[in-house]
Amino acid sequence: MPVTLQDIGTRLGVSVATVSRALAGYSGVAPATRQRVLQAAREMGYQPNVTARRLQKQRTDAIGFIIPTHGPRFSDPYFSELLAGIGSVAGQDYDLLVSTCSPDTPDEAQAYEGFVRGRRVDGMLVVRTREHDARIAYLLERDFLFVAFGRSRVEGDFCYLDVDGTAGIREATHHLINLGRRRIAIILPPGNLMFTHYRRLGFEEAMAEAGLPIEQTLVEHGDLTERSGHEIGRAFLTRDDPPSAIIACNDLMALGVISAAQGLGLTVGRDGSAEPSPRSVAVVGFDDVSLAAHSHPPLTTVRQPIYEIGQRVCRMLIRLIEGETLEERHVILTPQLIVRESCGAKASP
Amino acid sequence: MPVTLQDIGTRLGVSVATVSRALAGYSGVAPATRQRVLQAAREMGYQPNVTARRLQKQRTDAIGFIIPTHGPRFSDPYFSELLAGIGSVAGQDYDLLVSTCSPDTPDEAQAYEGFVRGRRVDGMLVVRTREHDARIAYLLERDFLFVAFGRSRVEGDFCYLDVDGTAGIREATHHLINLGRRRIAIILPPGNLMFTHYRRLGFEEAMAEAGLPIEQTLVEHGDLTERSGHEIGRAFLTRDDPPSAIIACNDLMALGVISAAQGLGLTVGRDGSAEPSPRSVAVVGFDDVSLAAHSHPPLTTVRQPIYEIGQRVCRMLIRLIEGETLEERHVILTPQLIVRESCGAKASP
DNA sequence: AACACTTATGCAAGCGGTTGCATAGTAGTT
DNA sequence: AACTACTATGCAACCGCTTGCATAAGTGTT
Repeated sequence: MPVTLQDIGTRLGVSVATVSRALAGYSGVAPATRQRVLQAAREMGYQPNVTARRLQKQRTDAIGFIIPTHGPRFSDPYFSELLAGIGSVAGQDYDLLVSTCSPDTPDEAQAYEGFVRGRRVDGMLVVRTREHDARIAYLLERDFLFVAFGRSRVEGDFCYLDVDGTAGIREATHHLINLGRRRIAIILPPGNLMFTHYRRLGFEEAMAEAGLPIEQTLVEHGDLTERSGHEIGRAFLTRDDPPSAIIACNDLMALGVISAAQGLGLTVGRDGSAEPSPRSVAVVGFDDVSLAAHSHPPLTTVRQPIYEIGQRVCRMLIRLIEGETLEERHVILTPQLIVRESCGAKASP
Repeated sequence: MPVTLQDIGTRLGVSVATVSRALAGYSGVAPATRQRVLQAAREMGYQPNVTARRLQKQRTDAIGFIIPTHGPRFSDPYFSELLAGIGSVAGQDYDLLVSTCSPDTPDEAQAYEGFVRGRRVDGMLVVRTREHDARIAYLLERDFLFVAFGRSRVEGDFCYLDVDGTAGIREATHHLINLGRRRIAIILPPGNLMFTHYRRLGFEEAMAEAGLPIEQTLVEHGDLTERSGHEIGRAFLTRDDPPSAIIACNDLMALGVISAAQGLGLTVGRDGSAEPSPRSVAVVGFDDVSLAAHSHPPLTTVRQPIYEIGQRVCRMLIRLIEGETLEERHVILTPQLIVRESCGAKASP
């Protein structure tokens, strides 16, 4: 049986109220009494009952995080890193309530309802935002605290942090163009995701600036898995007029493209020749998950600091929960192009 | 302001008790009353306050899951898949409380204490068990419900599910030997992990059966990251007497080995020649994360059904929480060797 | 010495449910 | 018609903690 305030009070001959106050560090408690309470609590191994405290305080000190997963075999290193970042900030002070759901399903709506209406959490973290995001609309309507990783077209103001995907892809595209690649294909994320829009924009801008046409048959949507990257990459590369470079909007798909290219006997990055040869293809990813640095060839990618993003988003939410006002309600981070070898900038050693 | 039982009671002119009973589906409520209550609850959008219920019922309907992570940049697809499996079973009925911690640290001990002593959860899921596992010892001592994925040497009986790593690695080793590989290196997980022991055993058994000596310099411990696989693989392959095959105890490390080998200009799997050539190396992994099928060459690996394991472990724990007795308190699953190309069994297409 | 003022503590309500027990009302039995 | 048995409902305690208000004791002032 766990120790309660009552137990401590009985043993010391004081009321629960005093024990509670002593433990909470209130001022109106005699130093001597406080010492005795602290001592007894330690000896008896007192641990507050969070449930009781929550009921009283009308706060859960918990954060909800519903991970959007497509299909059962979900294994995205991206989310584990994000989760680790979030967890590191939530720490001992906040519980992290995690759930997994297919995006845009009744299940998902229900999961959000459960968290919000059941008052299981004080605030939510929303990731992988969509153009018309029912989750955001719902939270906004319910006036429930949340912070999003990503923007949305949903009406209304909310706190978010996002990475400037437009700038990231623009830079990546520029880089490929500078390396002499002209026929550039892109594998976009699913069309309803908000970051798809921004990344497409970056691609279009860079191509336009270079005066290069965009061939619509070289623009495809994948589902962010390596399988999808593999399939689409293979389809691109087995055309009569294959692209000389492929941009994949996340690393997993980029890795799939690389393996497809290699499976076809192509060199990824630079082969022996000084100029881009038809037997080689440049590949660029997005994210910089830790696999990227250790693939063969190492993946050139647009780095977004996922772990730090998890931390920041969580920190923003906690601020909100604690009633502080955020100096920055909208944060845009500029991602950084990490040049490795898959783009052909450096020769493989 | 959320709707409470009181609100419904007031509106209908009945007591909270009746409302509570009607909603709970008790027998002692007049059908007409029940209907009115149900109706009102629906209209008013009643949602029970889980915290209040928890306090009363002395149950949290929550499950704790503390993910052991080494270092900040943690990004293991393995855990996301496990998490998805767990989440799919926990579903709407149980909250899933997730935390991340470095293994074998005071932090970790504190995290477990927080969950157990603060009665935040009804039971815990313990993964990546260690030979002398302080977590298990603690939970056992505290008599707290838990299910482990993996065995341990800790004194005392507990529920677990494990994959027979010995059989898995034995089969993988056999397979390599049958393919004519004799100098086989192995990259083991950290020494304190329980599954390291079993996998080493499988390796030793298979080598002994084939009458092959184990060279201690070809046995190394990695930390389960691709980086570690890359480094150790490279070290193996740049020796004067490199191994002709490398077994990595998880896919991430195997992927690292592949990229190291390719970086050195070696062929992974079978090259043109009929016999294993000195310019090729066979690589085998363990897990079968979804990346494995799409690497180049596709990774031969020992498959453990991670998603299903998550589901089963979670289902076991829920049984325990609901007071049912488990017919099987110790489950051992036999993993399956998935032969692809990295072992050289098939030629790359 | 009587007063006001501070300090330390206790009482009790309340957070939103659940549930044992009491009771009023109804139906069934003889 | 009187008694029993059952049904439907309410009362109130309780889960463990927090906190406003009251009170008792202690301190200082004139």
